Amino acid sequence: MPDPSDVSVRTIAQSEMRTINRSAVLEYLRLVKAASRTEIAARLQISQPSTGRIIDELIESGLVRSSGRKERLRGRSRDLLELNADNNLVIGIDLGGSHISGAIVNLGGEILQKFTDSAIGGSGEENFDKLAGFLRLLQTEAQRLPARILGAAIGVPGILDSRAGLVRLAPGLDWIDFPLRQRLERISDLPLILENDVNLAVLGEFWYGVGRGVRDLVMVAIGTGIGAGIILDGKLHRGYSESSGEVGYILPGIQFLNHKYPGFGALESVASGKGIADQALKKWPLFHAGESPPEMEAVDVFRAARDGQPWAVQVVSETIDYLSLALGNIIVCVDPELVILGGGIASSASMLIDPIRERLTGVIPRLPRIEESALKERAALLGAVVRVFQNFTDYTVVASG
Amino acid sequence: MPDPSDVSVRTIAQSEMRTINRSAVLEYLRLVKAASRTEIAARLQISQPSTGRIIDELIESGLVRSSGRKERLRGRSRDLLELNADNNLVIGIDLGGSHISGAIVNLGGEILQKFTDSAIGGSGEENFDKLAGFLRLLQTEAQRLPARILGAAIGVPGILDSRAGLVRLAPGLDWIDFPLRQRLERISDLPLILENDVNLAVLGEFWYGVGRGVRDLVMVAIGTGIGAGIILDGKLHRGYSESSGEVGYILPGIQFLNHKYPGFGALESVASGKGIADQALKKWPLFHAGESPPEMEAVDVFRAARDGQPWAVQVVSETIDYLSLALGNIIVCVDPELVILGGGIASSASMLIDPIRERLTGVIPRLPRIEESALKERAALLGAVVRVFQNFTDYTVVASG
DNA sequence: TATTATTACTTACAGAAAGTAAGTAATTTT
DNA sequence: AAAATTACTTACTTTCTGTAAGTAATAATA
Repeated sequence: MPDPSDVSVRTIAQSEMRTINRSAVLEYLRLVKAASRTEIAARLQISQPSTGRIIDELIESGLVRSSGRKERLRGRSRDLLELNADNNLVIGIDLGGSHISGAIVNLGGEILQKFTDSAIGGSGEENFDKLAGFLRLLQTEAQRLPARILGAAIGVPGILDSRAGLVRLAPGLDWIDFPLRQRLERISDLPLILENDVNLAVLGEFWYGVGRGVRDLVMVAIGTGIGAGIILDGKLHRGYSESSGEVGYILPGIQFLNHKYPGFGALESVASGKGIADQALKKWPLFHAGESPPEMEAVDVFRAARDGQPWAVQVVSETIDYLSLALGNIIVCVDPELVILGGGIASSASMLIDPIRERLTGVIPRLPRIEESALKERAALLGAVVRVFQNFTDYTVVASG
Repeated sequence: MPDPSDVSVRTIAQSEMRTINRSAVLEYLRLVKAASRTEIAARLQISQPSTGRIIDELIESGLVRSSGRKERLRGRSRDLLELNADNNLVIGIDLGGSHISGAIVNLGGEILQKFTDSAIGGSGEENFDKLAGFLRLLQTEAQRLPARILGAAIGVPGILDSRAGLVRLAPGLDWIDFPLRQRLERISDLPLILENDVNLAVLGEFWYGVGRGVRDLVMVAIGTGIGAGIILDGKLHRGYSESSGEVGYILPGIQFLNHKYPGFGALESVASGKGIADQALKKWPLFHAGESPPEMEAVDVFRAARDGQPWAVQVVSETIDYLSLALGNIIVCVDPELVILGGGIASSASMLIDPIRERLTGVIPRLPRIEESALKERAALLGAVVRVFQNFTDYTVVASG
């Protein structure tokens, strides 16, 4: 019998009604880009006076503006409203497997400034220092701009504990139980959000990329490792221990049960950027006896396969087998409307999608749309806007800058 | 750019506030079994007068009653309220792979009457006739009881289209695009709900079984086939095309990509009740040259393995490998707090759970609790109560019988 | 060009539900 | 029996949404 204090049942107070309806209006404006009060009232089934009051608040708070444009039919023309993109900035930082990038992005998803540094992978402290430098730089630059900063979101390739503000495990950054929030709060007074990097990426695609308007989608990011971000019913699904979508640990065969995978999963060992390179290094000598193999990264393997080199063709074919299996298993579990392929090898996604579709046809009951990331390496940076904005509108209801 | 009319954004009206809070009170009473007005108000953060008004409505509508019991501390004793189990009945029917069972269940999860018939699997029309007979019988019996009937829920082993009321695909029943709701409406005027059988089962465990108080759980039912029911954030996850949890189609190795699986998936071919028997029939002759194999069902294989017969030990070990792989892949995708093993082989679950835990330890990042179904073959029948009740309280806000 | 029709938005007030504060009711303690 | 304590209710306020009737802005028409 559960303890009563564990029960999480949501009630609702008068004031939350306004919050909910305000969120709905914001969501609607985001999706349709521009709409009049009358249209909003009709579509969202709230009365015109309520709509007007909500819009007044949103304009007052700086989140929405009248675009100046008018829509005219017969009578008085409609005053088109839109999100006030220019006035609301977010700082996004993406800690990748091998690089770090950060940007100042506005609410419209436009990147105003972007910085990148390729060297990541030293000690945990070095990586933190690099991150801290990025945050300081971006905040300084953003403060020069004539707009308010809503906050910053940082995408971390690993498993987080949001409540405690810890990075539980991020092997690529050499962080174990690293108190990231606490450390960053000493550097910046902005509202800070820590999020899994692929979760940020799927949020980016959800608002600004191929996921627009889709309510159930999965983004599979294949880079140094493999991870998935899952949005169900329009809401990011994090899982009980915030480790949903750790699909790098998918087991692509029962023979994989006999190994342990500390920090780098079974699927990752054969189908991630690193896995592909490893497989290629094993395969290459079979075709080039006696020679010493060249520098090998996943892109090189894909290029060689495109050129028709047999060793590479074989590796790519096997990679596609493993990815097909992984996508198939994800799909039969969660049944999304759309699967997005992204991450470092998104540039090769066009080589993958059709073969994957072909391998899965008839093998699983229903194949969803599978598409290439539209935002590529910008996905997580734009996802930062989504994450901060959702946080901002959820909590700071009317307050403004 | 999405069409505005596709946008599904929820707004909220004054009257819905009451609905939401009423649902919260019901949910709380369900979880704690009995509570006073004061306790409810304190726990759910609603004022005492509001709580009182809601309780008045719920008593008026017959869903809640004062239990008569009192809780006493120092001053006036608390009037303990509880769900009015005796006054609210639901008819549940579970269409299994080989049998049909139906029951009259009260809101407390007590089965008042139960009927079972083993023969299912003829033509689609024969199966429908059998179902129709069960529904008529149960309704007649239920109407004799001095309580109102909230509705009936039918668990179907297949993929549904709830909106259209169709059974899209249920191979075991010989139904393809079968207009089940329409056909049943001619027989009964009760509110009828069609639901996937494993979805019903997981709802049953969620309210009345080992899933009580858990908000993210997966139930894997292994019977003739293999299916999963998924509850995320306290809500049944159905997926975009209502085919989430079709884990019988999980691919347990890339070699499974080379076959088509119409109606019976790759995992099912090796690890379902039927799959286990098939594997055993292949393995048996290797140990008994010349002899003709006995009647073989999954339970026989498990029994033989428990007796230490080598052919059966091998088959069970392989089955456990495949199930470990399947559970591992489900877990890394959705990250549940709890995985429940159920279905026909739930009786052998105790033989499976520890070996599965062992095989997955260190292989995936975090192992959730894995437990045996508490309700066994009653899970879906009790899940019917949950499903009907949720429907009833969502729609029939104040109206009552 | 002035008038009318049409549509967009606003204002004034009504209704609904939650909340506050101060009651009454039922027990235990003194 | 009176006081203290706790549970529930009643009376009234606040905060939302909604309805109906305005005013505002534009196109169509005379």
